[in-house]
Formats: sequence, structure tokens, C-alpha cells
Amino acid sequence: MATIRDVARLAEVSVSTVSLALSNPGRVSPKTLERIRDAVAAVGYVADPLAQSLARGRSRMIGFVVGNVGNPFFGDIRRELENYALEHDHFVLITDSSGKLDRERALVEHLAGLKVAGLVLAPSGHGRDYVDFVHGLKIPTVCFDQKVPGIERDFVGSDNYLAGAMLTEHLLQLGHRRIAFIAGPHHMHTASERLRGFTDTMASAGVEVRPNLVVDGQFTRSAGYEAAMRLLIQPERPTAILGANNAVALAALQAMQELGFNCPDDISLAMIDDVQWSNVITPRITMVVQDTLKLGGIIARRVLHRIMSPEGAADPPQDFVLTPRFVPGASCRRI
Amino acid sequence: MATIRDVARLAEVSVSTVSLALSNPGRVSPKTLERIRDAVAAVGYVADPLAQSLARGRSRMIGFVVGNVGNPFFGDIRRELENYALEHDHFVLITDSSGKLDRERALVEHLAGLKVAGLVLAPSGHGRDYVDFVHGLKIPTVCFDQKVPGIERDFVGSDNYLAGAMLTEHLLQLGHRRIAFIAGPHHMHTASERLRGFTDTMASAGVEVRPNLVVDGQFTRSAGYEAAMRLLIQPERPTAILGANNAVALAALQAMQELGFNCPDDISLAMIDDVQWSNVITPRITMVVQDTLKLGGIIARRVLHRIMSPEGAADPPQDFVLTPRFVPGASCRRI
DNA sequence: GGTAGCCATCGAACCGGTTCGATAGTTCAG
DNA sequence: CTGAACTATCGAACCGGTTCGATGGCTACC
Repeated sequence: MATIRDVARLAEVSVSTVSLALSNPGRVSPKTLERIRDAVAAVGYVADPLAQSLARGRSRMIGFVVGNVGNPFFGDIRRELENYALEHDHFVLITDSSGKLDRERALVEHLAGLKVAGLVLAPSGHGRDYVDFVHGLKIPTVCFDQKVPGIERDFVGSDNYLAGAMLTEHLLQLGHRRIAFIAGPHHMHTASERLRGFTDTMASAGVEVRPNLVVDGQFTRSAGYEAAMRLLIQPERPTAILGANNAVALAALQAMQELGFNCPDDISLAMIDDVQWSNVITPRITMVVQDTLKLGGIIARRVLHRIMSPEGAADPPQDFVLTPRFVPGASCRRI
Repeated sequence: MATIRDVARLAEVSVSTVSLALSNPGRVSPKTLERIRDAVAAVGYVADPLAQSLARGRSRMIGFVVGNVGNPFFGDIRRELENYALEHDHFVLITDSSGKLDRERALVEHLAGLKVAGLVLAPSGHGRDYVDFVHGLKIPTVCFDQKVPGIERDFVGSDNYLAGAMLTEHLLQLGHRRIAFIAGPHHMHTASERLRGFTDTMASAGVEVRPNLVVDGQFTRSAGYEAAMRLLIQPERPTAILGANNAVALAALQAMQELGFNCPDDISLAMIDDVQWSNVITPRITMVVQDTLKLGGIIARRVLHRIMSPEGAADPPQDFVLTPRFVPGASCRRI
């Protein structure tokens, strides 16, 4: 592997001139520049990113930290970020915290050690400690999905209150009154907002929400399955189930199928967020989806803006909240 | 951030002794070792991974390169690798080539520049150039999923011939004769092996394979959908469709649903590889699945073995081929 | 008692770049 | 013709570690 000294020797200039020529071509005489460029081509020189990062104190990499890279929601955003970053000569390091707080922390610290230029983070923590931790990072950071109160960082996400409200309203208009809600972890902003959208809308319609029809599904498949089972074995079963995310809703569908209930004839179902193969799932689930491509685009532009422009770095943190979209399916019946 | 010189100053030893003490505690006197350890704790010293990698010429990171990190097959393997790597103090860098050859190459080169200790690669290329490229990497590498002929590297994968043969045999035993096959890219080893398993088994049973019933689905959803459509609009429709992977098979299911065909009453369907929500897809698809956890375990152990032990580095390349498992569903009817 | 051998520690060079103050050489105004 | 201002280039220090040959003190053997 050729080093910068090989280039310098061949071009008969000093090492510092080569470095200058490559990072700031305008400040070197045309003649010298040409000699250096020829030499670079001749020895096939490529700067060592490690050495560059060490010397500069920062790399051209962007850390991407989410709870589950397999989730298509994160996948779309990742793809947008990767493409945009690549156009601007940056490289995305993907990491997966499995939703575990300590793992996330270790990952972020590792990325900070790698001196990443920026960080795109779907937070899985909350509370004072966590806020302090994120705040202590001297790295341009864009948070998304989970809005963590107190974190003074850019945030990009969807209107989760509205998402919960839209589906609730839809079910109410179809005549449902006994609507169950499978919630996510209460400390997660998305989860609490979606729940709030549900309860508020029910209240506005003057419909009582029975406490035993609001169950916790932890946003996971297994907990969602158990929660759904608890709902389905009640004597007064709900006529509709609203899943706060894709995992709990599909777990509920599975539970229904296993117990012999037909959806939507026996029980209606609606969910927030799509899954990859939703259009071969029978029935097509009625849902509210986020505009992942747009979210990804905003995230990408925002983080690279902060990284690359001096005024961008100084920009005060800003929130970007998108309106989710209602996608009708065949899983909700009029009663 | 504290540096090694801060530690040296506080412990009143030289920098080189600190370095020695941390990397090889046995070669430093107990007294000195203790002073150094106290100093490390006092200043909160953590070695800069970048500087270490630069000096050592290699990092403690493992590059993971696949075509689609959203695919649960890769997800399971990634998780196994991450856990095992973490236990051995290594860190996995995930990258996604989107199945594009040039992108994969750029990623691998970037990882090489980062001086990764090892590489876990699901190749998406083939041919002389590609083999030379991979061969030129002076990095412990484990390839998986795609067996590329000529690459002298460890390989971990499943018996794809058998996978194709098992499902074909199953359909034959149910009485099917007009069986269609939606294939993958012919240059991919998994695709060609699965197809070979199909044609061989058909031939052994003395059943003719009509050329127009073998279509190319490129292993993608969109191409699979088109291929399925071509099959379904033929006057002599197949009685069963065998999808060479999950994407083309589910795309076929979608096409059937859209054209009003019932599965399995009108047409049976079987596929190779699972998807995340397969058990809420109606009908439950009959399939052959790979033991992803085991594959991931083998991959993880193999690459870390090569990285960490001197004899491991010298081991000749080896192939590990696992037997896939038949998972009956409700998508294949006796005729 | 002299010296061979070992052990703990150190200094210096190195990994491959960046950065900044210093130094010539050139241009231009007075 | 002098000196200020600017330009092109360079040397040295630095980023934060690792590595290896050198050094000096100590034990042990003859």
C-alpha cells in the first residue's frame, strides 16, 4: 500500500504539500498540483482512513444505531441515509442494539471511539441518566422515531398521537364500541402517544374505555401474543383490537387464528406500521403507516448538514414531525 | 480524554511500560502493574481504538457484508455473530450492499481500509474478477450462503440441492406433475443448486419438465411477481409452484390472490426459506428452512478462530454444509 | 569475585496522515 | 530601490498508540 511519503518522493515535494494539495487543491500551484496528481495515480495512492481519522480527530463515517435492523421501518430509513451519505462521500456504520439499553450505550461509545462524524440514533432509553449520556456526546446527532423528553437534539418522527387517533376514529365510525388496545412500553414516547390518541378519541366520542381492554404488548411479538390471548379469553371479548405497532397486531392475528376466531367477521383488527409482506397476509390489515422514505430523507439531510456546514453545526435542535397515512385494508368490519 | 501518556506520568513509568502492562500484564512486575492499574482507573483511561488499529495494522472489528440486512435469514446470522464476537471483545460492523456488486466491492474495500480483523461475507458476485478480488484481501474471511467456485475461503451454507429436491419430492408424492419452478439468478450457486435439485428429482420420477414452467424470478419480489404472472396466465397452468426463495414464492402468492386463484385449492405453493411473519400468512406455506442459528454459530466461531489463534489463521479453507429442514404447511394439496 | 544470563524498564522509531508556523521567493506600491 | 504583502512550499510537531533493541540491576553459577 502506497503512503503519502511515496507520493511526495515521486512528485519531489514535501509530505505536507501533498497533504495540502489533496485536501485543498486551490492553495497549491497548478504545476505542482499536476505533478502530485500524476504521482498519486502512478503509485495508486489512497489515503488511509484510519490515519486520517486519528490526525483529524474525526472520520467520514456516520453511526446508525437502531433496536432492530430487520424492521423494515428502520430498513427504509437506513437505505435513504446510506444513499445520501454515499453521495456526500460518507459511509454508514450500521449497528443493532436489540433494543437493549446497555448494548446501545456500548455501541454508541464504540462509535464515538471511532470518531464518527455523525450519529443517527433511534433511542431506546429514557430518563435523566440517558439524557445526560446522549448530551455528553460531542457528536452531531439526529434522533428519530422515539422522542425523548429533555434531549436537546434534532428529532425526526411521525405524529403518533394522530396515528392512534385515526385508527380509533375509523373503528368508532364502523360502529365498534368495545375496542381493545395492545399498547407498547409506557416509557416509550411513541407508545404513550399512540395510547393517548386512542383514549382521547374514545373519550371525545363518549365511549368508555374498560381498563381490562388496554393491555401491554411491549411492542414485541411474544408479549403481544400473550396480551392478545388475555383479551381473547375474556367473557366479553372486544369487537375490535387496535395494535400499537405491527408486531403486537400480527401477534394478535396469530392468536385469533389459533383460537379459531375469524378476522374481521368475529373481531376487527387495525395496526400502526406496516410489515414487509403485509399484502399476502389475509385479511389485509387496516393500518396507519409512516412515510419512511421521507423520514429517511430528512434524517439524512439533517445529519449531513450538521456535519458538513459550519452554520449547520451551530443550528439549534429542531423537531420534524410528519403526518402518518391511513391505509385501508380488509380487517375491519362494520357492526 | 485521557491518553496513555497521562497514565504513564501518573504511574511514573514510561509510556512503553504502560502499553506493555496493558497488553501483556505478565511481563511487568506486580508492583508496577498495580501502580499502572491504579493510574488507569484514576484518569479513566480507555485506549483509543483508532490509534491502536493504526499502530497494530488491524482493528478489533469484524466486517459483515450482506445483500439485505432486512432479510431475517441474515438477521439471525448477524445476531449470532454479534453475540459471539462481543464475548471475545470484538465488534461487528454491519454493511448492506443491496445486492449490488459494485457497492459490495466498495464496502469491502472500505472495511479493509478500516483494517478489520475479519470479514464475514455473503458474496453477491462471481467470475474470475470477483474471485481475484476476494482473494486479494489479506483478511481472514468466511463466506456464507453463496458458494462461489474458485474462492479459496471458508464457506458455510446449506445443502441447496437437497432443499430443491425435498420440496419437489413432496409435490410429486402429492400427485402433482405440472410443477412450475420460479428460479433465482442462474449465476448464483444457491439458485442453480435449488433448480438442479428440482430438475433432477423430476427426471428421476420420470416427469417431464416443460421449459415454459421454469421461469426466472431473480430472487426478488418484483421479478418474482412478474414471473408468477407469466405462469398463471398460461392456458395450461401449473398445479403447483415451487419458489426458489421466500421472495419469489410470496410474490407468487400475491399474484395468485390478485388473479382470484385459491391456494392450495387451485394451485399449490412451496418455498425455500422462511419469512418473519409466515405463520400469519394464509395458507401457511410449506417450506424448507435453513438452520440459521447453527449457521451463524459456525460462522462466528470460524471467523474468530481464524482471527485469534495462530494455527487458525493457517487452517486450510473448509466447507460447512448443513442439511435444511422440511416444514409442512397448508399450501400443498393432494391431487 | 568475575561474568553469563535474565528480568524489568526505557527510549526511540514507527503507523500514516494533518496542521501550523517558518521560510524563501515574487509582486507591487511608494 | 526598499520594504510590505502575498504566495508556494517546507519542516517539525502532533494525533495516540505499538514494538523492538538497548540498558542497567540483580541473581546464579563457576
